[in-house]
Amino acid sequence: MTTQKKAEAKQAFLIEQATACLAEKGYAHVSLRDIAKESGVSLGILHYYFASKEELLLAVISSYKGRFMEELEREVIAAPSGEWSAALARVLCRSLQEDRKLHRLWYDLQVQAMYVPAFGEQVKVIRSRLHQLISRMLVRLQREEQSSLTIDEDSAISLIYSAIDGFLFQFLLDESQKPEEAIARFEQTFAYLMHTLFSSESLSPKSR
Amino acid sequence: MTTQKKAEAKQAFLIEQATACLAEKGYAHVSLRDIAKESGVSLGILHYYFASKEELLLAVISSYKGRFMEELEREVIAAPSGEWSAALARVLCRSLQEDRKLHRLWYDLQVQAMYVPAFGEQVKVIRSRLHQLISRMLVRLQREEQSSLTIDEDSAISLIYSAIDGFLFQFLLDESQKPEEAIARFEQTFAYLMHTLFSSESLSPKSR
DNA sequence: AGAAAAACTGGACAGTCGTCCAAAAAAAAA
DNA sequence: TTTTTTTTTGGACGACTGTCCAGTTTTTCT
Repeated sequence: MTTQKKAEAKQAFLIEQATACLAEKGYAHVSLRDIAKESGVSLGILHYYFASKEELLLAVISSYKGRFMEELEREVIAAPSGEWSAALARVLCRSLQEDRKLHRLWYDLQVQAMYVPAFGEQVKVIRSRLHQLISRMLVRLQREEQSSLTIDEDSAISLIYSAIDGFLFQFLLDESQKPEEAIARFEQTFAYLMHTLFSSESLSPKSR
Repeated sequence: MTTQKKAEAKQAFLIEQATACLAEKGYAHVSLRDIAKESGVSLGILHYYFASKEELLLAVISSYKGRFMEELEREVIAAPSGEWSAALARVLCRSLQEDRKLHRLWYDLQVQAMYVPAFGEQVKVIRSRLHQLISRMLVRLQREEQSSLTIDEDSAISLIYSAIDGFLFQFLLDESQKPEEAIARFEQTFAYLMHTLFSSESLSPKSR
């Protein structure tokens, strides 16, 4: 049984290295030889542990967001009542600084999923997990403030998700490369965004 | 002079064909041979009119959004006072249906711009044009409703832009492939998004 | 008409790609 | 130890890539 464990460990190692390589060069420009060289193994090894390039990349997609998503869920759910918005901002900020290239990869893979159907399903899994996180926050907010939505919950979740996601995407696109200023600006604007989304959107009794 | 005009015309034709090919296969999987075959010309012609693949792709980026952007600016600016939000939704809806693959390509190119610096500048040009459009709408809204922003204007523009952009991105990612239902849902949710952004965001005198 | 320039062709070129495999090396089992 | 089994290697294979060019055809000009 040690043999199987060892195989899985090596597989996990290769996935990790492939993720780093992919985050550095992007899907369009990465090759199996890059990954092999970066991992310090020969080319044939990759085909020994993964039947094809596509299988390796699928393994990357379904595993590389694990740590981040777990941290996100843990931090946000564990945050005190009115402060999970700030908690969310804090986690995002830290992660955007430390793992910027990983987040860039996330959008790269999402785009590729629009062309390669096999990627689409794996991406869908992660996105639905993020949707669930937002859903949980929404439910909690409604319970705490006894408010009701003016649109159906699915639309609200989809809206909040896309607003946050779009905001992160724009942040990554700005290669201002001034960490201090950009991050500060991100934190401020993000707080405002969350405030806007979760105050007017969830309880506004306005017309229309 | 006819010679130069003809050359430019053919160049434009090749760019158009390349755009279609790129929209179909995506940046990562398109080749010059694909483009040549689709255009009905030989491979050498591409190198005759464009020094390199990168130069051709740059020409694609800087030209393919032209028509859409002009239509957008025309429709939105020409819309009656309180209805430009609906006008925006209408244009986006129609374009999302007819030129879905072109919009998919737009996100593909934005992502590639994060890896290839040469693309970054061209993408930046288009994005700043879209920002200007939003800026114009914001200014108009402030004048009409005599409201003031609670955050600086740049942040507001960036926020609105990313919200819309993220929303479009999520729409493209949903390959529900049910045009009627998905589009209807998009139109409804988009209207709500615009309402939220432009009412609570621009004039709310709330604290914080 | 002939001469000069532009447009176009088909293929060669040097690489790189993903895939695959026979054989060597290492590890585990006997 | 010897015998299996697992792991690893280095390279070969054909297909594909962007680039480039010696000719050929077409157009334009004198």
